[in-house]
Amino acid sequence: MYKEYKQLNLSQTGKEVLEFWKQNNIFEKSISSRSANNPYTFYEGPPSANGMPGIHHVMARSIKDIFCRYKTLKGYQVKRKGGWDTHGLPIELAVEKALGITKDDIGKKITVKEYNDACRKEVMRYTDVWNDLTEKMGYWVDLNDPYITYKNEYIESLWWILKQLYDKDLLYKGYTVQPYSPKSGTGLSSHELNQPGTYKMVKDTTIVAQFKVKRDADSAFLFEGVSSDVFILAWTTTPWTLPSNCALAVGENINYVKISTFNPYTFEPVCVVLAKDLVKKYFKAEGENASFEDYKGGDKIIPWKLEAEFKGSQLLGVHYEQLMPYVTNADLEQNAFRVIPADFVTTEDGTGIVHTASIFGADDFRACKENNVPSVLVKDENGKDVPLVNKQGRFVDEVTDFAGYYVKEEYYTAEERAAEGFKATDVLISIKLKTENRAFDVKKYEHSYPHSWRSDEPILYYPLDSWFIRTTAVKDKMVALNKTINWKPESTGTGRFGNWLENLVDWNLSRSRYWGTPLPIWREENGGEEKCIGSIAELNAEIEKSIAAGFMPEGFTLEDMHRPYVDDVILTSSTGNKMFREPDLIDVWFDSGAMPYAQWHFPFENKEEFAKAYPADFIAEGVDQTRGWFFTLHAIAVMLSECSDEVKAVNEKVGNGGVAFKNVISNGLVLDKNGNKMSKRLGNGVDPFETIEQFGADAPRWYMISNAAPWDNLKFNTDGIDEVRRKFFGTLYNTYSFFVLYANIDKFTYSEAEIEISKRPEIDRWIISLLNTLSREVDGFYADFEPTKAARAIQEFVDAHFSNWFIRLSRRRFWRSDNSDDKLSAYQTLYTCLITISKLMSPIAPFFADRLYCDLNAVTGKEAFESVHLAYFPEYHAELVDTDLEERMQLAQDVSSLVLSLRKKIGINVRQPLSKILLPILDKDFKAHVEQVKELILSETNIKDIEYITDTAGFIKKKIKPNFKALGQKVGKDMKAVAEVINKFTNEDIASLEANGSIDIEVAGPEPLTTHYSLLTSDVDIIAEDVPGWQVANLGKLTVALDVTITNELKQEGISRELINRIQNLRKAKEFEVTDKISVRLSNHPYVKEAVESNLSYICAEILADSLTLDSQLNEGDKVEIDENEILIVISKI
RNA sequence: GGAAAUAUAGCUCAAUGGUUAGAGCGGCACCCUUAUACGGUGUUGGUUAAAGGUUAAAGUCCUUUUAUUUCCA
Repeated sequence: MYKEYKQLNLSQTGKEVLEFWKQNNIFEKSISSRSANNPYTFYEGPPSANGMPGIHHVMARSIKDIFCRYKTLKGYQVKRKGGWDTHGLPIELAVEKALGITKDDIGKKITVKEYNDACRKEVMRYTDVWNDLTEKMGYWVDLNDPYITYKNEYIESLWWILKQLYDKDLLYKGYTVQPYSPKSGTGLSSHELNQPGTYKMVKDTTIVAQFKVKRDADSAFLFEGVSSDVFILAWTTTPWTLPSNCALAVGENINYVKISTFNPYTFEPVCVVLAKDLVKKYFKAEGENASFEDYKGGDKIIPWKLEAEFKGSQLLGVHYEQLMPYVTNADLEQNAFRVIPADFVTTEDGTGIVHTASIFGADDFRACKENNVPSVLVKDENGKDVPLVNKQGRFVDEVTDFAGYYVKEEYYTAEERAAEGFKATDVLISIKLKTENRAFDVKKYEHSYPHSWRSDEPILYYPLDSWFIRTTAVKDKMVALNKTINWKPESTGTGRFGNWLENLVDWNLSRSRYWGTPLPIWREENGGEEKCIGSIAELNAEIEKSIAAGFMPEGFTLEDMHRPYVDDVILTSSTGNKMFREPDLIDVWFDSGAMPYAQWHFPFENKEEFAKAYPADFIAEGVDQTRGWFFTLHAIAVMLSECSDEVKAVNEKVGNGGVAFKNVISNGLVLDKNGNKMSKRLGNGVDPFETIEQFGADAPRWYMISNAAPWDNLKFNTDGIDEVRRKFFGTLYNTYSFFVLYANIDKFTYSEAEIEISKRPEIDRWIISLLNTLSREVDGFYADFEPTKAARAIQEFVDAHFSNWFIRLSRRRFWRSDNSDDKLSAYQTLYTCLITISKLMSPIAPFFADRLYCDLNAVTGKEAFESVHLAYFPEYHAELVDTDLEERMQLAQDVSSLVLSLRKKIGINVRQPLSKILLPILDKDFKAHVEQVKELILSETNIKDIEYITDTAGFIKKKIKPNFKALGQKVGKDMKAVAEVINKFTNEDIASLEANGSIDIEVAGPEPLTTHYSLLTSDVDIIAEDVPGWQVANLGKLTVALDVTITNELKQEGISRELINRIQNLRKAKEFEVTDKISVRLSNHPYVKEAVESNLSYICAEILADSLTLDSQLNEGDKVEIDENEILIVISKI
């Protein structure tokens, strides 16, 4: 017996199937049953288990799961090693929050060891929740032996990679201006800067400052004709960088002007220089050439006069007085405080002259370096040159007026900011400059500015020592190899990723933190000698030397490669000096990008496993990983393909040009139903556990995959899941229930010999043909990483063809009590469809598909697999696909649909039989096609016969239309004229064309020419538009005419059908079994009398009645109504 | 400031440059059903974001603009 269910419960099904998988190790078997020599490699992008998973994780992991399951069906062995990303700032911040400390407290209130121990615990905090989700959503990944990035083995592999890079001079130390978060005490990588919410609109105090020009040979031209001081105007959104100003940058080709006017704050006469394009921004038109004598301080209109105009190149070399002279020296006086050229200067905003503080801007830094402008620096307690702003973001003591002040208002506590008289440092600087006649304009300005993505405060651009990977050295190869990667969607690969590679800069690897992979580089204190360590063995050997030199205690062993332990290691240089580890950690993105190697502890172990699993055939993550994981995987792979012999050898062996992955899906975001981002703050997130508990995992998976392509953003709406449940799973479940209902009655176990497909009825061959077409399509879609198209194709098949045509029209075949070949054929066909669908859908809906497969297979034992996930993808049998048949069936569906629409139009319902329909013959195959599906049409529409007519007598009114596609190529520019001629065709013209197969027409060409064309029947569409006197409907070229005459005989049959319907409804209402025989008595009402008498045996057969009697005395039973006549019916089981 | 994606019915999505832009959901009406929570037939609903251009022909190709989103600076 096939299992029967009361109702569809996907949640329950999911739980049971999950238990079944667990009990029987189905996942393990799905790997072990496939040959290791036929691997398909998938890399799991490691999640960080320090936060709760969201519904978007279900989306991302469904995509991964689908293709792994698909490839398993296709016979590949798909190992999927799980992994955990365990390092990084989010974990540090979570720990700091939990312990109530800040970065400053590390090493003071709490030791580095205690801190790191806390991180180690924190990082796996939600592991159980994650594992739970992984299971419940049906994501198959190996959780028993995951790679964990904090393990010594993992770190050792990272060290090995770094050493490979170091040895090829791809790892170097440099000094750059970087985004820096004073609160976190660390630089931020560009990956971190692109976290969502980093850039925010802020209102900053901005100053247009006046830089006083020094009068000398270079600047003499500026003083011609003016008696006041001359100032260069420069705009800044970061007034706190003004004390560090060291140059002014201009565009060499920009036009500048000199203007005489008054300072709006001090009212002193001044002469200012700015870009010509920006004059109108600072000077009112009314003030131009207004009287200088009449000006009084405070007047709304300030007079101004254009004095001279010149190119930016003329300003080069002009010196000016230091604006805020807190710190200076001979070098600065000599080489700084002058005008330099820069290509980034524009006249879009500001003054067209850029205030340049070399150490607080990346562009500034570069421009100053190119022009040999020294920076404004002070010595710290160790005599080291440091900026005027310290690492906490406060001014140093040398900036006397503002010593100890935070440069950004946001760095103060809320209480401090709320205090009476509190003013932001930028404002204080403005006030000072205003009183000194050094400020020309002070305004609030709203712009987007990067913020530290967790501490939520504005970052500073700040000079830091850093270690870099020279990714620019392999840029060309990275670009070239990227073109060999199959990106879904393509635009992410060529656009977002491709552009990023084109503009590649060196990878800043350093992080000043505590919980992460330490940089394996030791240096002499004077920076002389340097050593990069590539393995634990190598380090131990060095430690031995160091112990011998007396730098380290006897018996020292390094248990844990993290800080602080690794910092205890002091090595010896060749000259016998101490070497200390560079204190930086490396970017966590390096951890994840190195997972192809480090997950196997390559090259120290598992060389074979690595060679078999490199590169990945497939990876998938969110589009936000484009510059994250996708980039680091690619960068490391390309670099190792250049500089590691070990990796080179593997690449050669497996024929890899140097990529880490061959196919990649970058999926979009999951938004809430209104298209807003899901966030904790808005509380619009969807809990994946609740969703799965309610719907099971299949429906959400199917919904997410079928609704939008993975790379489009998904508007997640629970109503959509419910729709999928009802429409797709509900329908499929019902097809199964239908099958089971009759298969159990008839004891169908597929034990009979297979009926040859060619011997099965039309409708069976049709659905088998469609099924094969579907298998091939779905196979192609999965292979192309188009899961959405696969899901939609399956859904369309199940809903439109399988359930609502094949089964609907086949129902009667199952009701018959004899065991004919036709019935057997129906069973076999239905079964084949169900089992094939279960396989096709199994990658997307793994639970329900397996239940369906197992329930069917448990009875028939047709296949030897205990789960659909151990089975193989349905094979495509080209010989079973009959496109002719598919077209015929389409014809049957179309004709039926037209007849039903005509019935609707004239108000004759389907239970009323009609005598015939009339089909105008379109072409010679048409009649033969229809004849083959005639019975289907007749029974579906309740019509007695089909007649065909050919238009011999001009009886049918025809319509002709140009076939634009065919004609377009033939007549090109004359299309319009030709179409006009065709539309004017008379019935005779059409008849002539049909008779002869062609007709000559002429259209007016360029005067006085005319052009002749010979029209073929293939150049036009001719349809029979109307059959006068009949009810007619059209669909495309198809036309149907309906005979609406109801003879008495038809009327009686119609009444019989109504009666049958009422009795069937009663059977159902009384919950009779479909096999129960009944006897029936009903009122001897004149309306039904004749119908019953003349169709008695037909009626009895339909309702499984042994007897049907008309009883004039009947006064009991159920009251039913037929055409407004009330009739009593008594039915009883025999 | 730069790059990319998207924009089609109230909602979710289709539409190899080809006639009158289609489905599903939702709403309304009627109907069918011895599998159905399904379905059928109608009906409701569109200036294909806007403006230009290319073409005999544009939702589709090009340009510009706008909006949303993402990424980078």
